[in-house]
Amino acid sequence: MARPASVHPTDGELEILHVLWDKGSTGLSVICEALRVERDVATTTVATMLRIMLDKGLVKRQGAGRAARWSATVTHQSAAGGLVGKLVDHVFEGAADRLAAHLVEGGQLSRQQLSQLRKLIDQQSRPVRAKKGAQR
Amino acid sequence: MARPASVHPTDGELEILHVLWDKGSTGLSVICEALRVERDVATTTVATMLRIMLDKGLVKRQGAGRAARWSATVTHQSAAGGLVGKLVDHVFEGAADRLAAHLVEGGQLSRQQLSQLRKLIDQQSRPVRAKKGAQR
DNA sequence: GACCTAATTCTAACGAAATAGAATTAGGTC
DNA sequence: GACCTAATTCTATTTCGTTAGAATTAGGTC
Repeated sequence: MARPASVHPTDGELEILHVLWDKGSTGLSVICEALRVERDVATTTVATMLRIMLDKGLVKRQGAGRAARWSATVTHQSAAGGLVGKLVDHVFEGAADRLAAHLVEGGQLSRQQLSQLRKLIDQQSRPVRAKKGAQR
Repeated sequence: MARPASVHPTDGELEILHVLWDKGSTGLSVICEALRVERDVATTTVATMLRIMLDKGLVKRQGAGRAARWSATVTHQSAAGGLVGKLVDHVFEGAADRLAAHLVEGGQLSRQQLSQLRKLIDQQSRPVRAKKGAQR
């Protein structure tokens, strides 16, 4: 009857994942320090979130106690993919091209970024000619 | 201590907004019918959500009782803008171009959609030459 | 090995979000 | 004007997400 647990990382979980993506395998205190650059948060709060994320399979722990090191089990790529997909489904009715159009038309992108994006599209549009050094 | 209310529409609220964007000003029963194409939901549930959305300023009501007509006060454009902005901030550290790159590189877009997007970029890249009929 | 302290677990509070039954209100109809 | 029923309000329940104090565990140090 209530809301089902999201399969995607929450906003708070994303904050922690960003730290882990940035720093790799690291200890609780380092994670706390990194988070405290942005806002105040108690160590037990972070520990609780890590435990929940462990249950969800978002992070893993190596070692125990003081020597424990936490790391992300999901890549930024995959987490982003899931969240972008959810946005596309819920806001753009599943049409990813409408999100792309929204971005380009929204005027959020600089002229440089737009030309960079065009290059990317050109690369993507010709998947037949392999890029130098690229495989497949 | 608890989670603050989101300024953005929730997933459930988005479902209702989509109906209102689609149908314009309409009654509760029509909204319920539209939602029930996707999933089962009680009329009172929808009514409760509409009341909350009224408090949040997401919808407005014209008339009362049986003759009441509900409509969205936010456009798809603005709601999408807010939610995309949130995603960009939380997932791509504020860099909208990284989301755009993610979309193009992710392979979600067909060749046709990519070429369409390139056209859009070309239009956006030259704001100096006014399009026929466009102002400013 | 006693002690300090970082890390962890246990417990709990609280608002948001989602859901809907019961009770009430109000617009049409005959 | 009595009646039907759609719409609304009131009330309640459940789980999620966020936060953190208290208690416990475990790694180093002297």
